[in-house]
Amino acid sequence: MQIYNSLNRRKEEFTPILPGKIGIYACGVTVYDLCHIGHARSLVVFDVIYRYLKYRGYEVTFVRNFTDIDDKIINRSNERGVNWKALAEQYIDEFYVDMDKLGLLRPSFEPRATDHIAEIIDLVRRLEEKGMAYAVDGDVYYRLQRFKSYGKLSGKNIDDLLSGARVEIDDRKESPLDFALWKKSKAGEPSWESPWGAGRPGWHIECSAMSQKFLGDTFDIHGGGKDLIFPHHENEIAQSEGASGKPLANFWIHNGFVNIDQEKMSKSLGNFLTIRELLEDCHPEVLRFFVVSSHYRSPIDFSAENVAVAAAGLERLYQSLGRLLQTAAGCEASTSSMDDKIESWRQEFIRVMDDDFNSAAACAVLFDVSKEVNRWLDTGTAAAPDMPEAAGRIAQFMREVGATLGLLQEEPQSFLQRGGSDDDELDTAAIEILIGERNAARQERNWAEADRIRDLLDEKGITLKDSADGTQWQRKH
RNA sequence: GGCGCCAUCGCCAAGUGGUAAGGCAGAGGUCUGCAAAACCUCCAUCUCCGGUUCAAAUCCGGAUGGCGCCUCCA
Repeated sequence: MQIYNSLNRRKEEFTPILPGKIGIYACGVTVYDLCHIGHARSLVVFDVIYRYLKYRGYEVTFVRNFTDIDDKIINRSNERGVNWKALAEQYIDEFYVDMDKLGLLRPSFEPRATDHIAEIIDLVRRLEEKGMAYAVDGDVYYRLQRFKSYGKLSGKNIDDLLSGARVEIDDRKESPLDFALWKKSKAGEPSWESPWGAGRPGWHIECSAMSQKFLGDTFDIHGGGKDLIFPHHENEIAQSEGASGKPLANFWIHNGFVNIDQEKMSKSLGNFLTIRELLEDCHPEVLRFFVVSSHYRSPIDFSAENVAVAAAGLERLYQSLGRLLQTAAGCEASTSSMDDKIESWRQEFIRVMDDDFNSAAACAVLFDVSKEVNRWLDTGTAAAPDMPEAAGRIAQFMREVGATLGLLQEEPQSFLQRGGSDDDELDTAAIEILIGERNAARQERNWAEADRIRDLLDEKGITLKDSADGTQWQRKH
């Protein structure tokens, strides 16, 4: 398997430290607000990587943390006059609501910073003992000059950083680049007892402490959004490697950004879109498909048009899956005349996903399957003597591949009829009644009336499909 | 100022040395009362300029145009 390693800026052959086992740590969210679609992309990307590694037979230990203590949480809780802990808990709950809608698998461990204060203190103390950290008035800073390979992940060097430093000057620090490992707490702020007095962890130290606890000094993959490369991941490396003297992670994976209408998503631009808002009129699986349709390292541009493209593609896939399921009619065979074909698709899927998780190419495999299946189904029973068995096997395969991307697990009819939003004007019963009326009109060859009803439904986002078996309907996504 | 990334059909998007996957949209056709879905056919020489090579979208150099990081950020 080839994986692009941010550490060396090239694709490299991936070999796990322990055969058959993989340890992966992905930086999670700071819980002070609802998640936005940038989080959604990162979450989906690592969910797909997790699913795919398991699909390939690895025993995967996937760790994703919650940052539940930090400046932003404290500020927000002060603004709202609520307890910081309660605020964090609230947004962890909200996080799970979004996560479940997006169909994300739960990681093996989801550690929280505040549950690992002892480990954090221990790590800071070790750094201090090694002379890689120093305490000043209850704060503890990392002594950057002592870590010679600083900047290896982000491609920066200490001198450049020093000359272009925009960091505020703090006389108590030996170097402006030194960063806080432990912060003395001000009155009224959450704090924990430590050898340096009452305080709380700095931003980066929790990940070093928790990854070490769950995955050891050196593990296989560390990931997160591109924006975390500097300074977060760089500092994690300094902390962990400074303490252990061993590499933190063999592979570093970073996903690209999400833009909105070709602009960087940011609060100041006012184009921030939360997952919650988006899901009001976008089916969660469409969002997922949108993410999976691009390579994880490319930037993606979020726009109504691009989401519509994703929706149309997903509909096509579900359309084929629906036809297969219908043809199979519940038949669950263990072999069929199409098995060789299925195996060749499977191999192609694995080939492209083994190449740096090329999910966009994997989607193309699904479209190939869809194309061939439709063609095959159109030719009728002449195509294969064991049509139901073969159809069932192909459907199974689509679900198998779909599952590793987190797609195609819904019943096709329910996906196609659900549409994009939750507040559809017409309920199922009303639609069925109108279809009944239209079919009565069609019986009388009253095409004008039949078309009037169809147009009316069309305006409400309902599309009709007449067939020998009756009239089917779908909602547009 | 420092570091780095990207530029493929109207839109989305693969392809990393051998002569351009796929989806959406569009055109024509089959099917249909008409549609929808599906199928068939058609629809790009890869921003530009040099270079390396028998051969380049793919490698090198340059230009232009986007973008990111260097401060909290997925």
